[in-house]
Amino acid sequence: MSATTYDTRDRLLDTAERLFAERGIDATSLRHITAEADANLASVNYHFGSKEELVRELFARRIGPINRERLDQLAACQARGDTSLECVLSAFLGPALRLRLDAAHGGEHFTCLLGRLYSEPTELKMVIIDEFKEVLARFNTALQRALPDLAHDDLTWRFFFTIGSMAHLMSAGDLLNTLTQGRCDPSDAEGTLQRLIDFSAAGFRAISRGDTP
Amino acid sequence: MSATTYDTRDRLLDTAERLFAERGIDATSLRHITAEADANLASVNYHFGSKEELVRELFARRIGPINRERLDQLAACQARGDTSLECVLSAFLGPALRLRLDAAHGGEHFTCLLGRLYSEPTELKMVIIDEFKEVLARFNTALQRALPDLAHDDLTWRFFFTIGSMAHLMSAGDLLNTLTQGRCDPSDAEGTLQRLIDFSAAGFRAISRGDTP
DNA sequence: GTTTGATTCAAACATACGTTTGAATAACAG
DNA sequence: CTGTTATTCAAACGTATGTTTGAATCAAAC
Repeated sequence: MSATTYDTRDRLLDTAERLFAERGIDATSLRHITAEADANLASVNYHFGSKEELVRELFARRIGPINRERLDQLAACQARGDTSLECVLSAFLGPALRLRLDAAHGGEHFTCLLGRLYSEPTELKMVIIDEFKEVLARFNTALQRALPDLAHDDLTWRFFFTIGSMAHLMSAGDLLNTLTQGRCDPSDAEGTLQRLIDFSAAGFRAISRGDTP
Repeated sequence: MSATTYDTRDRLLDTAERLFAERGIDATSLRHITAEADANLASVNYHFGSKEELVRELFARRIGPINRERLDQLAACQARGDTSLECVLSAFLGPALRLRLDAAHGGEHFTCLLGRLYSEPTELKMVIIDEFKEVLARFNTALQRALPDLAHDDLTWRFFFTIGSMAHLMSAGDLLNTLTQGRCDPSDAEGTLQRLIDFSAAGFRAISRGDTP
């Protein structure tokens, strides 16, 4: 494929990513995307086959690297003998939260899309979740190793709560920034990560009243 | 207005609520709604004026009561002299999480819609957030009273994280149920509430490393 | 029973959408 | 330069959408 090919293709992906984040996938038409990307209407169908496959490709090109980075960081924790809860959480949460900073690669917009995905009733979600399952399983055992006394169900619930906080941060982080008039700024990825780790690590270590009332 | 009027109107609201939750608002057409509600296509425009106003009405009829219940429960805590963090959190989270149980009133579907709202880029969100601001402010001061030593910013962040867990539970709770093969079931509202309170209360009480590294 | 107002209904309207087509153009290989 | 392939382009296609319309139906008041 020639250089121009990649240009249009990537321009379409980047523009779509931004518009999808700003207005939602359904609410963004191919005409709108191609107009902003300075491309012809038919180019989406030429390069991707259909709008749905554009969306699929858009997620695929980002999600793979994130999950790979998560597993890499988890492996790095284990390699240096650090099995602490904080290290595991950082490996899981960090790659997603740092996405926002990756403005050079357009990650700021994708952050919002990915955070929203969890709550959307699309089929695509299930495809991505499938890819996500292995990561979840690996982190589940790592968490269990960090918290050997925590009941299995408690661990699952609390991991779910943590993912919720993370997703909310990704999809609605700008809202927090607005509501607090900039006092709380999720763009500071490392600070945000530290805060979320503090919060959820304490949550993981909580004494459970749910089981033994 | 006659009884029949209310019948069609409510049938439209209930059906729309269910379909919106299942497939998303944009992806649900008026023809689909009216067909399932055994109503004429034009009935939505007759009773509500437009699809957008149907959506608005749909949220309005549920959100008011939830926020009122939150404030009532908070007042009840204070009336009986209980200013504990757990009581405040229960007052905030309970009314939303119990919605799922309210199947008689169709709350099960609305739960999903409301949870999704936080991450959607619609204008409607801002309207609802405005209504939500007063509730947030009241709970902010109640939380601050329960945790007098916690820095203001920490409190804001952690409240945000808690809301994220709650929203995730509402919009993706079914997914948790599926992934764990029923081991973790958010339909048990009181158990879920207790778990979320345990988790986030511990998170609120965490020692903050973010500020003093 | 007639009249009045509210509600339902089938049909049509205009618009926007994703997709397809076939010609025009660009890029490259021999 | 010639032939081939990849890409762009304007135009059209079929379909689905939200909305409007005007007649038909119904319920209740007089």
